[in-house]
Amino acid sequence: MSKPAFNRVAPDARRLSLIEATARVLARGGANGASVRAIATEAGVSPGLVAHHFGGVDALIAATYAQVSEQVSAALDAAVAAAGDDPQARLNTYVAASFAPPIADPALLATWTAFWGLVVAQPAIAALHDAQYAGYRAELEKLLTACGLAPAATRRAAIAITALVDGLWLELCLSPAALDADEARAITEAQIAALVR
Amino acid sequence: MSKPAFNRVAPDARRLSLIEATARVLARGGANGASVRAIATEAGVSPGLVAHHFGGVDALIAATYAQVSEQVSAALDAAVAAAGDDPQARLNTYVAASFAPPIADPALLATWTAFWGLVVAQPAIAALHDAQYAGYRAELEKLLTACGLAPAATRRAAIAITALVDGLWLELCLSPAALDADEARAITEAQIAALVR
DNA sequence: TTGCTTGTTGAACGATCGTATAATAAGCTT
DNA sequence: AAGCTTATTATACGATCGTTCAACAAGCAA
Repeated sequence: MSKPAFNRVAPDARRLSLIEATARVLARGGANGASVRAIATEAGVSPGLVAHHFGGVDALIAATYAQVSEQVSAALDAAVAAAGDDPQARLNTYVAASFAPPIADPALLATWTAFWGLVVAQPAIAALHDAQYAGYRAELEKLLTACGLAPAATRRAAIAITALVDGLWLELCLSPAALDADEARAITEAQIAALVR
Repeated sequence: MSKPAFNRVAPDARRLSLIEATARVLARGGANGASVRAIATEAGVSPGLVAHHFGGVDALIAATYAQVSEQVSAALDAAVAAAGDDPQARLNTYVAASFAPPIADPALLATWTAFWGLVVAQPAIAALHDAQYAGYRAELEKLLTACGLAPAATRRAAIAITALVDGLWLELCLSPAALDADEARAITEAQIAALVR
């Protein structure tokens, strides 16, 4: 009988497992608690695997950032795809998705603030943020253009909407008692209506 | 001759010195680099002083949060006080001050993200945030009311402006290349004009 | 079955973490 | 000038940090 001493898994699958464990640990205890041992325990593996698959904990955290960013983008895209054809409805759906699960999640906030805290010291994390932000704004500009917004105004409108959504999302997660998703949605829809009228 | 082995300083002054050192260390290396020894070295004192004056590093960081929050509020209030009597000019000045020094400072962002990262794990920090946010919004509601905004609309307008300013400020500090203060100011002024028209 | 590749473990390393504590001395009171 | 309070230092402690590495074994190829 003698069950195996460990599970041998394909590198990609193991990397994903470690990334998901990192996200959970970050969400639970913030950046301070995200040690190699805590992550490894969460993933059910030995600490040495982090160095083996990622070279170091910094690279693992960066990879987690990239993966979480991708999931957020995917969730937003899926919401838009299910929104039908009306351009303004698509735009509203896009921003409203930021205030609903899985995006408006305290766990996601914890992950995100951990990343922001690393931007200061780690240029690689800063570069990831810039790329993610640019992609988000590009998607928003496409939706705005589809609404008939003048090309000269799209950039500024996209920045304004992004900032408003980020600010509301942040407050929604930081102190849920002061703001709920319905109100956040109503505020952004009023703003959008004023911009693309 | 024999110069003194150390400077004996009044407790309040020493506490302030340690708080300021903490802010500098947080700004320089983020929350990860803000160790007791790093702070003590920055302040030019022995590590033991942190425990003596604050009981622990967590309390020191919380005190730094409180002090930085107070400085931000003071800077905003000073800007408004110098803005004259026109209600809408006062409102515009209030939000515009968020995009100029000393508030739109990468160092301040680093300090702030460090605090956000601690909100997850430390309820005391979360309570500080709630209080600071409530105070900020209350001030904004006063300025909005002075502009003649209907009482029923002030709450929502204050939330919208706060979120917009926070989002712009965040992006302004995180990736200055993608946004400058003038554009942030123009965006908020357009938003305010639409709200209090 | 045998051999090989390599994912995985667990221990060990030095560095650094936060905190506690005894000894010291600075500055005020008397 | 003597004494007292206490701010301050320097050191030490145990815990935990990220990383390294030799040994092991799981799963595939032959």
